[in-house]
Amino acid sequence: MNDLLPSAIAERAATLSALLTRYGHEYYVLDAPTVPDAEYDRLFRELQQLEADYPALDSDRSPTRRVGGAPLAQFDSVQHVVPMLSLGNAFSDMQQQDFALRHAELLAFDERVSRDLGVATVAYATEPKFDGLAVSLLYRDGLLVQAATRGDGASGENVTANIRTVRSIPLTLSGAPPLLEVRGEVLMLKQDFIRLNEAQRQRGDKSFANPRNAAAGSLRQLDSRITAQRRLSFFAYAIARVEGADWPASHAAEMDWLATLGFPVVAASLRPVVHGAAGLAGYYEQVLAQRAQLPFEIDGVVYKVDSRAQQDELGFVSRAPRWATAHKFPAEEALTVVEAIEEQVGRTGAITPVARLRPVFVGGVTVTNATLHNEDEVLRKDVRIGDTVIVRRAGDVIPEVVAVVLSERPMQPVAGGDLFSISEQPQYPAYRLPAHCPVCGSHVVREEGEAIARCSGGLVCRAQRSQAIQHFAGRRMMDIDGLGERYIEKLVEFDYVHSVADLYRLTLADLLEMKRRADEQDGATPETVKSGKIATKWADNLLAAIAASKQPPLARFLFALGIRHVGESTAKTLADWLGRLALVRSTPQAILAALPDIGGVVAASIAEFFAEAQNEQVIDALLAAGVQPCDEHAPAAGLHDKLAAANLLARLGIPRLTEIRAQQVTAQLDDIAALAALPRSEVIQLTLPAEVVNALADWLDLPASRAQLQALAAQRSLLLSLAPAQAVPDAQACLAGQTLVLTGTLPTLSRDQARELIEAAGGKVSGSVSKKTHYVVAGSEAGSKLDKALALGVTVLDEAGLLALLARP
DNA sequence: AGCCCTCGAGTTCT
DNA sequence: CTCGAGGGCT
Repeated sequence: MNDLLPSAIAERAATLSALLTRYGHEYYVLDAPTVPDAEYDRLFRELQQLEADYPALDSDRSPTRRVGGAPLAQFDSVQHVVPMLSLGNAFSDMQQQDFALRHAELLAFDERVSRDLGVATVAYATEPKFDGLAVSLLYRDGLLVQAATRGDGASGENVTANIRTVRSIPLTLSGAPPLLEVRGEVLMLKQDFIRLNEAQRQRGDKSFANPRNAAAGSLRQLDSRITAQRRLSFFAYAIARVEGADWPASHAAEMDWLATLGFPVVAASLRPVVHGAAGLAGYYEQVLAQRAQLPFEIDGVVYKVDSRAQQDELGFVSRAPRWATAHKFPAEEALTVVEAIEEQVGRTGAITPVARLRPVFVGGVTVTNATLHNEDEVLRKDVRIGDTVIVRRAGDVIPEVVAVVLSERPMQPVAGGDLFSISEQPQYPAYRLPAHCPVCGSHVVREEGEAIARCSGGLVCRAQRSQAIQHFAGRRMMDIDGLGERYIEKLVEFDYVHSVADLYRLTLADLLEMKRRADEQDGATPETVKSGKIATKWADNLLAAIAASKQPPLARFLFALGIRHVGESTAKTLADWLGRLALVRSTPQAILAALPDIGGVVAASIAEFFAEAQNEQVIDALLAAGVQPCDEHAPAAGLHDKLAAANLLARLGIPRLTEIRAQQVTAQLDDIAALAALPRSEVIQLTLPAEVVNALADWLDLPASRAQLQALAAQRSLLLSLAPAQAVPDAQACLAGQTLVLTGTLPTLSRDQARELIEAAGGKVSGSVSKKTHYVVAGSEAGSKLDKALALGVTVLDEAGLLALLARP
């Protein structure tokens, strides 16, 4: 070791550093090396040796840092000063889109932009949409000081050590401003990906599914020395922040500047500036045709209004800039063979045919199963065993059989009546749904006019039993953590659990025994003392989770029961209006049907469920085991007017009251004194059909309800607030009467958190966008719902917009 | 009777 | 996410 640093040594090190940086740039960025690899390696080793001999030389800007350093314990989190947004996608994701249709959508996009800008022809900067990972690189005084992944857009992971190993990313910049933050994509070139997978295979390591996964896996390595061995590439595509220099006046100029500073940017021929819709269409077609030949994978192209002044004029709509959009290529399709068609039995007994496919690689993953939805769907597409089919990953993820390639159908000769006419017939007949449940053998019933066939076995069917329990334990129902699919199936199979109530009778011994039998059955290794301890811990945790689930909100409990047609929303309606489990159990069908959004079919299903002795027993057993639904909407929850009024009316015994009817009632309650004098049957007939009146007459105690009616007179303002036109503004309920739809991933809030906030403000969260939707809250990776919102002209918010809305008085 | 809006239910792979 | 179907309004 030598602490002294002779100036000659320092000079030599600086020279080597500069040479290596230049050669590296020529090789990795310009793709035009001027020296042989051996020369580079020699200089590199010389510098490494110097740095080893003279620790004072050690510096983050040294090219030797490219080989990686000591592994990290974990990645730190980095807040993005400028959020990393993702681009909107203004184009429908239709598959059989032909040129004309694509062109029409481009026309609409271009028209909107040129209208908003008030110019005849807009100049667009274009670029391919890389299929990699977005990162943000921060340079201070020309030195790379921090690199972060996109993360959720608001904050990401600090991957500086890994990024330093990416050869084409400059560690130092010449002529750079004091502060520069650059955005770009880290990816793996196709050739590097193939080479990596060969190496992985030779070493017996797992190979990567696609270049994107390989790049992601490499970048998220805690050991940067491993990252250094993977050949990652980088392309810069934007500047996020700059201080001490002028921001270029156009996107094209920005890209040129980045190239001058030493950043790799995509070849100029792949990022032309084009004009108008025709220019965009021409670029799209050009890149689509070139796609397979490109050295890296892309999933579409990006259009950006070139002029910065025009970008500023257009501004941002919610999460996405209005001056840039992505245009994705159609989903990739692949051919494979149907090896079998099997049936799955769902929670409600629904029998779903599933195609078992010869594994095929499509859209980045290997697909082996694809749902065929129902019998009609199979027949419509005429999918048969042995068929060659076109498969794609629809929308986002779910594999779909697009069509059968009929010419590839396996045929067999048919013995005709005479020898001279030789004919063929398909080897397999058209698909028929089995007449008996593949799990329990019960009859399969398909109701008239229904698309779905069901196993009639009910809870006799093991598949239905185990899925009923899975549903019950689910996160949005009783939320029993640690009760996975595998163990539920075993608990049911070995008969430890026959109904959901049995969960609460499980003992530690039961669980351990079940686990032992399950492992045995799967041919697992013999138990060691250590795994015995782990098993005990698992069982303890599970028992604790079961115990912790004993006081669910009523709505969740009702949802958990798995009553047909009663989902999350209907369960909430029941809980809101009826308030107590005992009341839900005893409410006659006609009254159920009078609740909002509950009609004949749903009411019948609910009434049937509670009329079934077996279900009654299970509920009684749950109560006996200590399960006690609590009312989620107790006063503590901060009831706003609407809920208070609804509860009041429910207690009054007028369960059905849509908002329209509320207005009618309000109008007629003007003369409350006259109303109180009316005979019972007439009061109720104001709002309800005769059938409901009769049910009410049996159900309600008249004197009590008359007293409540009078109490209602004092509360008249509550009733008024039911009518949207007269909604009383309320600080607590600033979203009262508003419908919002969530899509994509929000930067900081989870979907559930966002929903809770909206509901606490009196808003409603719906699953689908329509003209009645007030706001769509879009995060990153938003899908078709955002497209629909844009198409319908619904206001789109990002998370910040939502929070601003909630904060508004 | 027909239309539009919601809700429920099913689904794939990592 | 998508489809099917229930519910409610015109």
